[in-house]
Amino acid sequence: MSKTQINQIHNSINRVVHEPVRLAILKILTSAKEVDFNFLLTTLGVTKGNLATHINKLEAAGFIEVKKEFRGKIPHTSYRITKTGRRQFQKYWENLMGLAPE
Amino acid sequence: MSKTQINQIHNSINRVVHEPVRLAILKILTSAKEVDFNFLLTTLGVTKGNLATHINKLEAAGFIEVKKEFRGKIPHTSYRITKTGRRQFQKYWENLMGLAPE
DNA sequence: ATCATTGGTTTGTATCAAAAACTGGTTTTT
DNA sequence: AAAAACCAGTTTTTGATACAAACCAATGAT
Repeated sequence: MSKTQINQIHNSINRVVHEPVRLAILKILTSAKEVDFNFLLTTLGVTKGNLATHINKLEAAGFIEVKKEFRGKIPHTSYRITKTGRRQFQKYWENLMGLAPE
Repeated sequence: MSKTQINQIHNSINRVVHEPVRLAILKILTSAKEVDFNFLLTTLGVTKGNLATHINKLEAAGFIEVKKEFRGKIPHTSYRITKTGRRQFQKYWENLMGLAPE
């Protein structure tokens, strides 16, 4: 593997995806067409503030879409992965595998 | 995949390894028994300060060993991956793959 | 003599993950 | 009916840390 190849690989890692909590969120969203805040909260075992910021990042990047509604009187937020999100998640893994051991 | 499984996975990601530049360093060191500072510098295309700090992290974690010698009158530093480093690199990938798409 | 190169270290900055604190309610308890 | 506790998040703060710039001490090239 050449120098320029190695360089191109580690520079190609998308930082929005390359964060364990966000990787886990994307992984979940690729298989579960829609999940809500509380599901992610309990599944990931992170704090609410932490989860909210990760979600914001993913939304800002256009990787997930956020739906806010009222269920009775209680607000409810749910998330889906977008086409872009799915594509970028896939692409991230393709790039990353270039750094895996043989 | 269960909630506790997802939680355990994203919490198991070793942050020392999980950094693109350090991933690239470890990748190189798994195939090239010994490399020097300048090789890494040109291969990775990072600044010297940046490279030095990444190397320090890897050394502090016991993942690489650093050999300093004089070649004639010129100092020369080279690096090898340790047993621990190799094992942790492998383990990191096993954990990480739990977050890859199906 | 001086300019570039090697092989770094030190210092400064800007980003960002994570937690804590806060908000605007609703439900429950007393 | 008031207070306490809970829900579903958002905003703010803090602590790390990735990264680059500047520096340094020595050697080698012109």
